[in-house]
Amino acid sequence: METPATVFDLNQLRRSCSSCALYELCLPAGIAGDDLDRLDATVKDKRALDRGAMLYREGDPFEALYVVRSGALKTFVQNEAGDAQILAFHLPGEILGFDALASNLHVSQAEALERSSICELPYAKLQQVTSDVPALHRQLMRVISREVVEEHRHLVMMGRQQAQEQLATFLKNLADRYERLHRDGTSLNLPMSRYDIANYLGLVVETISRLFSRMEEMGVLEVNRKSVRILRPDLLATLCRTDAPSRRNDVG
Amino acid sequence: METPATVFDLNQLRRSCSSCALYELCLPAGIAGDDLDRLDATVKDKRALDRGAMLYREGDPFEALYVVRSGALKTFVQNEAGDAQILAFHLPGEILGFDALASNLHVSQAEALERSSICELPYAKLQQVTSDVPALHRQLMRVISREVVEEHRHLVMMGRQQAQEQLATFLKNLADRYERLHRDGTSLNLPMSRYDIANYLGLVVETISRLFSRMEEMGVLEVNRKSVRILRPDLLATLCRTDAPSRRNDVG
DNA sequence: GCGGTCAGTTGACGGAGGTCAACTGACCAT
DNA sequence: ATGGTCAGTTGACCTCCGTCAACTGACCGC
Repeated sequence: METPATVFDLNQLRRSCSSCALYELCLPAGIAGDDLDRLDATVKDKRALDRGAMLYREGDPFEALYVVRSGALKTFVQNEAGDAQILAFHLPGEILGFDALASNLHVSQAEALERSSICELPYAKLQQVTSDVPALHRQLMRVISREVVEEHRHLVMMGRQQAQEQLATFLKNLADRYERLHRDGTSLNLPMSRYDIANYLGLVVETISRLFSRMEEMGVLEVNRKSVRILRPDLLATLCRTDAPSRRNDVG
Repeated sequence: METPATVFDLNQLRRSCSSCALYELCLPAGIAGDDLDRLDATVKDKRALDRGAMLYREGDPFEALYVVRSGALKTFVQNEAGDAQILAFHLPGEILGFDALASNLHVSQAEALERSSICELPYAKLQQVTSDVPALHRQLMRVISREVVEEHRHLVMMGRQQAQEQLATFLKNLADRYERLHRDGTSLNLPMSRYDIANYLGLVVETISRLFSRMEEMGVLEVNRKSVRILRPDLLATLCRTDAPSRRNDVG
């Protein structure tokens, strides 16, 4: 195969939802035929974001929703002192920007953790399509609802789990999401720093560091900087479980 | 005014969004005229829920969204051990049930904290109206987005704040929401137990108890069982602020 | 190579908040 | 009234995890 053809194919890939590798994971899931073409037409490509680059900032006007095509991002809120709380990490196929629907302003910020490419869905155009395509409307609601459910998971982790359970749950969740992307879920290459993980879980970086060491001693993980190999997925799964019924509170 | 007329008026009130006291806070905000009538027609009344009664359970099929008309509810998720994490408390005008949009099953549970009455919005009927009324569609998205933003607040509270800051923030938030309902925001009558508050904040009941006592000693509150009077709103506001830059992590 | 910087690790120590236990006082059924 | 139950309070103790500090090793520009 000659080089020009390959380049052309790549460009095609970059513009067509139907041929995108993330097809079933992304917004178009469940959309077909003409409707998919119409959705396709609303998608604007966004040039790649370098590590550290911001996709949107707090206070930015709401213009679009964004889909991660490759790479990874974090979203976070910041208080006036500059103190941040990371809300989520976003992998390929995941959609960002729903925070701005309420007030037409972004109330959180999104930053690339590594070089990433993004599909942009201008909301005005998206609305035109959704009003004609009820299936897309439902799908969009479903995606926001997934975000709500995902935040429930985050809340449970923070509110009910001990530090080690939190980190185990975090790693397992990441592994599951990588597997959905047809990547190896046992050999992770973490796009985020230890600081980011600590912040996300409401802990400090030293605690994360100690926990990685401890889980390595236990034979659960093999850790080398950003690379984490899960040697014992079964053990990792048990570490996620809160065995001490501490902070117990079955519903009264 | 004779009794029969009064009763009739009350029944009218119970069925008309446009004359409901929660009008501007509820889903219909920003909807007018014919469109409001059409929305109105989809609203089914739900008989009152007694304290402790469940509005929906985990695994229930998704049938409707619900608006609190009076009273208060809590929503929570439960793990297999029966351990619960409270996700939110819901006051009049607030909408519940979005968790089920993703999978058509409820993944959380909703329970009345006191005798409450509920408006039910059957989702099938609601969808018909939203597909004809784009403004309602946008409004619905906005309401879900508010839920996402509200969960961000909860995450920041849990992840970045100390116990006393958390409780202060919790009380201030409750006071603000009561004021939006045109109720006195300085004299709260907590619908939830100390256990519920502790669970919501990821703490234990003893800590909540001690904090109430401490804030009473400081002259910020006057506490008597479920009744909390805010004596010094200014001090309460300062207690919400994280002054020790602990767990610090400005964005890297 | 060499020094600077910064992410990450490890140890020693302390404190915020969890645990356990005892007590008080509403509230309720008999 | 009386006893039982359960929400809430308070104290004594302990532990998990945060704090502080020192160190290691990538990585990078010179």
